[in-house]
Amino acid sequence: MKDDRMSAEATTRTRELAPQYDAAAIEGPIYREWLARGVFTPDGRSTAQPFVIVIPPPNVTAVLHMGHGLNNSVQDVLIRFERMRGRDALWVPGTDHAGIATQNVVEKLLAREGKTRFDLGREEFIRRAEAFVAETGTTILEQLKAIGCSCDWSRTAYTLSPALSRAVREVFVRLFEEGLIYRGHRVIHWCPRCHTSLSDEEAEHHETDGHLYHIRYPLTDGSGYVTVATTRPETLLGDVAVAVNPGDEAKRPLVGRTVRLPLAEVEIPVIADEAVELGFGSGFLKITPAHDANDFEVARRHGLPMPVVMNAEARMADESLDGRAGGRVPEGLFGMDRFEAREVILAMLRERGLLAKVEPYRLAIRRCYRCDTVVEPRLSDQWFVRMGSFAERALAAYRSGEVRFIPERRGDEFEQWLLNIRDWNISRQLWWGHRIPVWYCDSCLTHAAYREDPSACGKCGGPLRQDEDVLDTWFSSWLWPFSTLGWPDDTPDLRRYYPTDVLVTAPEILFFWVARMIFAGQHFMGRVPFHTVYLHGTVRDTQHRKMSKSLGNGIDPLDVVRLYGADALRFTVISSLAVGTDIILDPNDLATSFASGRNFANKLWNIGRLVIGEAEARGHRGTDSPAAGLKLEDRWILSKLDRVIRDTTRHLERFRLNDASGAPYHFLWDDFADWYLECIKPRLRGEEEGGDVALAVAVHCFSETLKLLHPVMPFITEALYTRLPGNEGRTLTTGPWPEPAGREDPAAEQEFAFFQAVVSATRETRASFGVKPSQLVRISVQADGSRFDQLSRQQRQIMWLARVSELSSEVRGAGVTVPLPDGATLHVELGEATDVAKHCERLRAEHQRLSKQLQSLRAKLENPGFVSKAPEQVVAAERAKAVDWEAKLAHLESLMRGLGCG
RNA sequence: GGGCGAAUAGCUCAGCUGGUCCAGAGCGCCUGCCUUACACGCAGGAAGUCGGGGGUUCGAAUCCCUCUUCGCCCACCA
Repeated sequence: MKDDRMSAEATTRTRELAPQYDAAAIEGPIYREWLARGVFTPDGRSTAQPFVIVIPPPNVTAVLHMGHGLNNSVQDVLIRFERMRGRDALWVPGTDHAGIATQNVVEKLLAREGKTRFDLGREEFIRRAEAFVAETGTTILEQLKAIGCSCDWSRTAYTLSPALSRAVREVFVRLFEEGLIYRGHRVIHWCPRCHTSLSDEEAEHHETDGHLYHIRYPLTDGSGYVTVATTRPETLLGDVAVAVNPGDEAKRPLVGRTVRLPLAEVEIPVIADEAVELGFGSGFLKITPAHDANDFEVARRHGLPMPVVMNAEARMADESLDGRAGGRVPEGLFGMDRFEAREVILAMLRERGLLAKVEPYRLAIRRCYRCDTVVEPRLSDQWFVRMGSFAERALAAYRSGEVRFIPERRGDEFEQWLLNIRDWNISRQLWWGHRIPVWYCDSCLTHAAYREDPSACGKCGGPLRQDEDVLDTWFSSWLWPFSTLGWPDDTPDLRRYYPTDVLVTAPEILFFWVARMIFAGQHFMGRVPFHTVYLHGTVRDTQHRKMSKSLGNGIDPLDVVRLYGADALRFTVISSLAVGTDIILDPNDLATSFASGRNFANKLWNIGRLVIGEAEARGHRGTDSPAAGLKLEDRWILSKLDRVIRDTTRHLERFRLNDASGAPYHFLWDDFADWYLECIKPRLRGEEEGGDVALAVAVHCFSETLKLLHPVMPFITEALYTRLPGNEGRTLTTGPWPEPAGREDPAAEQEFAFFQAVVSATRETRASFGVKPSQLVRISVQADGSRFDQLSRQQRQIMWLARVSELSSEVRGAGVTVPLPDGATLHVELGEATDVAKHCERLRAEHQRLSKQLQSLRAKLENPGFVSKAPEQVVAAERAKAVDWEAKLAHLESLMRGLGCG
């Protein structure tokens, strides 16, 4: 219907461009075009400085969520910006085999068939997992394409690929040879559900309500008992001593005596050790070396045995590793789950009168980061990486500024972690992953790490067997910045693109991954892998809960893409991404959550319809700015354009992404669309000279702004840019990035501001007196001669923008007069029926506000402290302001007197 | 337990080195408008003692202290 009213020439084109932006129809073809042109793949011949980002590889089993959406949008903004600036931009994509996560998924699938991995056996299980990955492993990468990610897909990497596996193996062998990898016998975090040990980082702390149980251990000589306090009574069966602090005078006499361990009925000594905190609990600490890392250290100091009383499933068992302390677990408890056993044990103790007291207690337990099961500290043999030297070098790099964090405070967390680092448990009792390249010889009882699978023992020629375990997933991820570029070979990619530039990720994996990449980069490449770590916030729901599958409060980015387009999604998250803050979205109201992006995309589209339609109608081609024949509004918008180019560039360079998207947004909407395009309509219609110049300026500004927005909204900007006449077949992806062209024009901005004030004051007056838009009014402006002359050159614009039939310099009919800046006034003819009382009310309010402000300003200027201590410029500016306000106030007063307002 | 951050309009948040951004944006709300790019829009408007208290300063949302409330990271006191 609307189209019917359009002029003939505009109609031809705007019929093609629908009034509502249809992202779904636009995005797919554009992405395919980019791929076809190969714009994301560096050609290898560029002489430009490289700019490189490696993707935080999503798990192969992962499905895109808003966290990925945010993370990858940020990376894409940065890489597109630098690509447009002419850097040799490379974004390396890929996936992580995700040991535990993937194994869990495949095991779940097997469970549906009623099978366990043990039913299949190792080889068959791995075959199944590989088949699963082959089938679904590229899903998430395809999804990244839907949100516009400009990765170089020809370099897609995978942590378990042959190439990257070779890097992993090389690293293991080197560290092994350097003595930085060792076999350790100690208490580690064990996940009874995943059946594997975990690193410290993988066992997450969670505060929980629990109990502190006070249990009596009878003295062997029958002279009484000692009371220990524990949160985990089920581990009592593994106790080998009771310890007191050596400085505890009251309890010291007991040291050297023995107590009978309840239920297990073995005799254990009372010892003295510093590990016991004075004043905590009962002062007696039970020592359970196999199920508590502290107790392990105590036992080692005292040469005590270390019986294990829980098996891999955390069921009560007796697996004494040293064979000295068998038969501790009573028959009835054997095979029982640890938490069930806890209750049974408590009941037994109670029955025997050995449970002295139970009090509520808040404790931090650790849970498996993959399955949330409470981890069991458990004595075992694992492979560890010695972290000391790594941490030292990383700390030096951080302190020297070789690597920096955004936001800065994350650097403090990094430093703290480095200072308290402990060795890294890298072996996992899983099947899915890089198998540890260590072979044991049972003949000569030696073991060694091999780069190639060995056939016989290097020392004695005897048969070998390989270590059963696989490596921690992060043991491959930490090599990502160079393993993806071909290391350990000396490849052209590696020479050209290492080190990378920026790493963009969520703060959660700062230690898991970022810190360790720095370690590996320094150790194997001699340089930190990136100079900047940009840590963005977390996506949360309106209750500020992290979006997660289990809470069901997630948003599927593809839903958003389908509904509003990838650009709307990207703009929404980027524009609310202030440094260091989280993003809050409402999963139950996508329309509201993504309104700003959707609305802006639509606005862009419609600006495009206007500009493109006019350009076509006039046969205008090209995007250059005209040099001659500029009117005030042209000079003004070009001045603003220069500023927005400068600001956007600076914001992007400083990672202020919300500002980087906000600057062109406000320029385009508030300045360009609301003022400039409206201003030039009389010229475009031929009511005034200069239509072609105006259009050329409009096309130029629009085209430049599309470039500024391209990193954030790649699809719609590309779509509109290539539709500008003369741009067919071009692409924004490779730039050039706009540069300021010396067009800042303070005089034009000042003059235009006066013009805006006239228009606004007229509109305001009309609105407050209820004048219908269809009714034109006559206005007059009282200002000094040159000012009025300037203004009258904008006569057509004022008539159009403020619905005015005539602009003059003298008051001719009844109406109201309102103040303008710089002592000028505006008179709007409203006829005899003007509601004077209402107008007085407005003026009075204005008068009151202004006089209050002036009062405090005068006080300030009369303050000797201010005048003497404030910078001269500030004082002068305040003085000028006072003069201006006084004039305005006097003016208001005369207006009020004239109306008889009183 | 240690370290850190945040509290600004109904909601979600900007406000970079203390004074022309002592008050901003988006959404929501109120009043007019389908003005031949856009109702996912246009014009106009209401709305906040910048968490409480104290201090530094000529001057603080902006710096310091303290209290309150949230949040994050780290943690071998059972």
